[in-house]
Amino acid sequence: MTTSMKNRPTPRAEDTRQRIYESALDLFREKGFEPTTMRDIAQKAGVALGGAYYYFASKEAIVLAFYQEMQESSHQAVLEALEGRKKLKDRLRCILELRLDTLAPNRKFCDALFRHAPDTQDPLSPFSTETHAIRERAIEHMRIAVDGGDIKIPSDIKVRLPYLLWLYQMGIILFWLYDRSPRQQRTAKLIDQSLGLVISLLRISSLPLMKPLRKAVLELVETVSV
Amino acid sequence: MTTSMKNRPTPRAEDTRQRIYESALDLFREKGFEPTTMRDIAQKAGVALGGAYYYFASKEAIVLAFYQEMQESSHQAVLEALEGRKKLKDRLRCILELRLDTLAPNRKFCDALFRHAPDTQDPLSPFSTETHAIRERAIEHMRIAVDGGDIKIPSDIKVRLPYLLWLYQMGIILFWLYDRSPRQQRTAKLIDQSLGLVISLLRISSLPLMKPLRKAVLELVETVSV
DNA sequence: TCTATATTTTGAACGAGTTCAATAATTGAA
DNA sequence: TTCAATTATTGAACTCGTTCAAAATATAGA
Repeated sequence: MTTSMKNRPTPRAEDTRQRIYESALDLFREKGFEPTTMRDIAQKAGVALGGAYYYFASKEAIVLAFYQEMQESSHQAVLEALEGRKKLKDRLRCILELRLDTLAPNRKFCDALFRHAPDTQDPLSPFSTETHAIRERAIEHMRIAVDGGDIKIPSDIKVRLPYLLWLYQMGIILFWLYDRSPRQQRTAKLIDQSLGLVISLLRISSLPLMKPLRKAVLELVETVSV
Repeated sequence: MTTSMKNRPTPRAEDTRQRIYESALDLFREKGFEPTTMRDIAQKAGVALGGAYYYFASKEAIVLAFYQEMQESSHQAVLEALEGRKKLKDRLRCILELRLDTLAPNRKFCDALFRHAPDTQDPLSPFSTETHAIRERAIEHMRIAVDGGDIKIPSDIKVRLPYLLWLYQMGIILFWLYDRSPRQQRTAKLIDQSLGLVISLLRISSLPLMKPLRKAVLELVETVSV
């Protein structure tokens, strides 16, 4: 009797998985998430329909795998892009643009990521415990951006700010996904204007006068994100 | 040959439609939106499966009909509830609470309303042109709340404020839908805190000092909501 | 009342995501 | 090399939303 190890994919299996994964992404990019069927994917990958489900729990799980991979592979790029930039505004912009550039070829299907977003119990929600690791990576980027920036952040909001900026980023991505204007110029405008606003608010938030407002916002954030 | 009029439902047909509608809502309330099948609904209503589709374009369209009905039937109640309340904070709270009270028995299935929310092209999105009429009703409530309130609103933001407050309301509803805390006390807390913040921000926004910030916010809103 | 037209109702069929029992291929220890 | 346990693969079958052609019923003018 052999020892029973779990999760020991043979190289061949890993190859099959990869074939399915890439066939899926190709089709998603070409036709979008919904029009692509699991049968299409299986056929393109050269496996039976059931094969796709051996490697991915669901059609949406494939998109989640993409999201995860993208998040992980971008880590280095973010660090490098931040290198040499001092102004917080530039640092934030740079993260946003890097993210949108990465997503751009996949714009057709990324909306699937937000389908179950508000349901924090859903494993595929960006707010779920299952996606905790992915989320933390992205929040960490924001923490780095803030820490290396040129704006002094009041200590009370410093802890939560990266999370809020991640939310902000998610909002921008969501807007961009459904932005039908030519070359998504509305998103570009939104980024310009919102970044300006964010920086203004951060500057103002340091004024002693703003202490109570800051506190109110923080309490609100705690209530929402416990 | 008779004149060909459209939309002339016989009393019998209207009865069938009502039976389907109410069977659907009963089942949605009991089991939630997804677990309820169109076959369940048709059976409970005593019609063939196809019958449900003669009256409703889709399963989600039934929920939309509910949303519309709720919005229309609440108009009078909102006006009455606002009667006699002077403070803007009370007026807003009163609209929020009325809405949540109305939705409460239907909490199990209202999440279906937000499923396609971000896609403004989707006819079922609360932001679509198809739902324009419903949305305008709700925004009108906010306009009334603000106009009869005790806080002076700077003229530049006055036009857009009702829309923003409607967005705020939608956010509260969304949070409430997925609030698993006992008796949704987190939502109660959120309402308290956020109302306080909204009022504070409105007060502050009148300060001459705040003019540029107000302008920045307004520009942002225009970019997002064109 | 009779009949042509319009309205309402039916249920079979389709497409797509998902499940699962059966089968094939691989592996590792004797 | 052998063979039992494990891993990988298959494809039929199920569910559910949706469509649609055909059948049943109601309506209105003659």
